[in-house]
Amino acid sequence: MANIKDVAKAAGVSTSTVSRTINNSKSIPDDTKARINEIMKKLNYTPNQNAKSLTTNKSYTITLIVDVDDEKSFQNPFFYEIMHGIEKQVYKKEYSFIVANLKTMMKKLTVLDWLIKSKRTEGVILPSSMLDSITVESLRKDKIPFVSIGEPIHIKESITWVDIDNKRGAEAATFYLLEKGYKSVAFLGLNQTKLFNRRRYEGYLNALHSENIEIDSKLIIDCNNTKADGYQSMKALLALEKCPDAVVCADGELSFGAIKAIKEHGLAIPEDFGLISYDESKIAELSYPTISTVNVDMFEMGQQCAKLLFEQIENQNTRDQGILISTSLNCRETTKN
Amino acid sequence: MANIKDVAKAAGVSTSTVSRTINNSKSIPDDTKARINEIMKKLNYTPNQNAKSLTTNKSYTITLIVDVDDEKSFQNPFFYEIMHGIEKQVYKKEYSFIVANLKTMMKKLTVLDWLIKSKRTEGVILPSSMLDSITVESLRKDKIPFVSIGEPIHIKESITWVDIDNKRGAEAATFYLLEKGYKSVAFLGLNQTKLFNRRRYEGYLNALHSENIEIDSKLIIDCNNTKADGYQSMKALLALEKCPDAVVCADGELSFGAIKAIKEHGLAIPEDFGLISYDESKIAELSYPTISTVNVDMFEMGQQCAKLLFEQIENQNTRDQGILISTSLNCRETTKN
DNA sequence: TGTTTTCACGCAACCGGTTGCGTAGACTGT
DNA sequence: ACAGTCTACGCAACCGGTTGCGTGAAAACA
Repeated sequence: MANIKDVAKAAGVSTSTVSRTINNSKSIPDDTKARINEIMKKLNYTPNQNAKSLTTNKSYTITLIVDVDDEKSFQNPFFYEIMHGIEKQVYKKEYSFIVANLKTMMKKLTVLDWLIKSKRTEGVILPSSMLDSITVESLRKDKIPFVSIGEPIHIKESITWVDIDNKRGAEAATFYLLEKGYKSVAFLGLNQTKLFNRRRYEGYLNALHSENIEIDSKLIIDCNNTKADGYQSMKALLALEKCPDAVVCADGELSFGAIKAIKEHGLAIPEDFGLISYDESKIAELSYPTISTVNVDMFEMGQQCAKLLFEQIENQNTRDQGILISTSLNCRETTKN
Repeated sequence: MANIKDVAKAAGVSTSTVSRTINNSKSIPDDTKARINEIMKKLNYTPNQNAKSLTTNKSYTITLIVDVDDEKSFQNPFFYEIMHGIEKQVYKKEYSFIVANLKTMMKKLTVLDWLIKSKRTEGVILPSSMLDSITVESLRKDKIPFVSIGEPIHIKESITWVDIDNKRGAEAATFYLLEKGYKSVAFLGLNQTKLFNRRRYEGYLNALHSENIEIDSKLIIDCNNTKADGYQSMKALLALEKCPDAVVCADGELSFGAIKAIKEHGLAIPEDFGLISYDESKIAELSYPTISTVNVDMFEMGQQCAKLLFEQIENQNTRDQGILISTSLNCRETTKN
C-alpha cells in the first residue's frame, strides 16, 4: 500500500508538499496540487489516520455512550434514530464514531477515561442519566467536549444538552383533545423519577390552566412507563365516579395497556374515549386502533447533538446551551376527526 | 499527560522496558513489571492508541455497517440488540467499534475502502443485503476479515455468516400449533425476495410434511412484511371456503395486521384461531392479545458475529462457515395452552 | 540593474509508541 | 577460574504522517 513517501517520490516533490496538498494548504499552487492529487488517485493512496492522529493529536472520532439498562428494549429504536442522526453529521466531517455501551464496561469513568486518554475520542454524546457532577467535572478537567441527550437532572453545572420539547408536546396534545370536544382529559404516567414524564405533565397542566379548567388530581395518575401499569391505571380512571373521556399518555408502552383497558371497559375509541400518546418509534402504527401521538424527531435530535458537539470541538469558547426539538401531532385513530 | 517516556524516566528504565511491560512480554521479570505498573498507575498513564496503531499496523477497531434503507423503522431494535452483542465481545478484547451507515455515505465500496485504507478498521460486520461479489472480492483482496449478518444471497463465494435458524423456528411453531389441536395451519408472508421469509416457509412445509399433512396452496399467502399486507392477507384466508384455524406469520409487523383481521371477523383468539409470529424485538408483548412468537436472540447473533470476526483477525487461516442461532418458542396469548 | 518582497517547497524534528539486535552481568557447569 | 549460556534490558530505527523554519528563485519595486 502506498504511503506519503511513495506519492512524494512519484511526484518528484517532498512529503511536506504532499502533506500540504492533502490538507489543502494555500502555500501550494493549484496546478501542483492538481498534479499531486492525480498521482494520489493513481496510486490509490489514502492517508493513514493513525499517523495523522498521532501528529495532530486528534482522533477524528466521537463517541456515543449508551446505557442499555436504562432503556426498555423497544425504546431502542429511539436510540437507533439518534445514532443515525449523529452519523449523518459525523461523516460530513470525515469523522467516524464509536459506540460504547457502559453496561458492558465496568465503570463509567473508567471507560470514559480510557477512551479519552488513549486518544480514541475527541468528544462524547451521552444520555443525561449518566451525567453526574463527578463525570462532568472529570470531562471538564480533560477539556473533552460533550453533549447530553436529554435535559440534565440533578446537576447544577451548566452544560450543553438537547431534548425533545416534551412540555409543549403534551400541551398541544391536551389542547387538541379539548378542541375535539372531549370534556374531561386525564393524564397517565406522571412519574417523578423521569424528567420527561414530568415535563409532559407540566405541559398538560399548562394547557388546562390556559383553558381555565380546574385540575382534578384524581385524573392524574402516577405510574411507570409499562404496559401493565398503563392497564391498571386506566382501569382505575374508568372506575372513577367522575370518569374522564380522554387521556394524554406520557409514554408509548403505557398507551398499549391503556387501550386494552378502555376496550375491555366496552368504550368505543375514539367516539367514547380519546387518547394521545408519545411516540419515539413507529410502534403506534401497530396498535389496533392505531394511536394518535405526539411525534418526536429523534433523527433531528441526533443531528443537533452532533452539531453542538462539533461546535465545541472546533471552537474553544462556545457557550453551554440547551436546545429543545419541537414536536408535532400525528392524529391517528384514537382521536376524533 | 504522561507518555511512555515519562514512565520510563520515573522508573529509571528505557521505554523498551515499559513497552514490554505494557504488552506483558515474558522477558521482563515480574517484580520489574509490578514496579512499572505501579508507576503507570501513579502517573495516570494510558498508552496512546494512535501511536500503538501506527507501529503495529492494527487499529483495534472493527466496523458494523448498517443499511438503514433496508430496515423498517421498528425492526431497528433488532439491530440495536446485535450492536449490543457485538460490543460485548469487542470490549472484551479492548477493541472499539465504529458504526457506519452506508445510506449516509455515497458508495459502499468508497466507504469500505476509506475505512480500510486509512487503517481505521480491521474487520467488518455487515448485513448480507450489502454483499455482492464485487464487495466480497474487494474485501478479499485487501485481506479484510468480514462476517455477514444473515445467510448470503446471490453470492457463489463461500463466506462466513451468522443467521437465525429461521427454518427450524417456523417448523417448531407449526408443530406446536398442530399439537395444540389446531386443524388447519396457514402460512402468512411467503415473500420470495426475502431469504428469511423463504426459510420460514420451508420450515412450515417441513413440519406439514413430517406430519403427513397435505399442503393446501390456498393457505400459503405471498405478501410483504407490513401490517397492511397482513390485514389483507388474513382477510383473504378467512374468506376461504376451507378456512384455516391457525396461522404462522413470517414477520412481526404482519401479525399485527393479521390479528386485527381475525378480531374483525369475530373470531376468538386463541380459542377459534391460533397464531404464532416472529419476534426480533419485544413488540409482541404490546399487542392485545400478546403474540406468541418464535423468539430470536439477536444479542447472541451479535456476539457470534464478533467472535467469528475476531477468529479471522487473530488466525490467518480460519475456514469460512455459516452459523445458525437457534430459536425458542414463547407462547403468549395467541395460542391455546 | 540592484534590492526587497513574495512564493513554492524542502529539511529535519517530532508525535508516542514497538521491536530486532546486541550486550553486560549473572548463572551454570566442569 | 574460565568458557558457555541465559536473563534483563537498552539502543536506535521505524511506523507515516505534520509543521516551523529556512532558502533559492521569481516577481515587484525603485
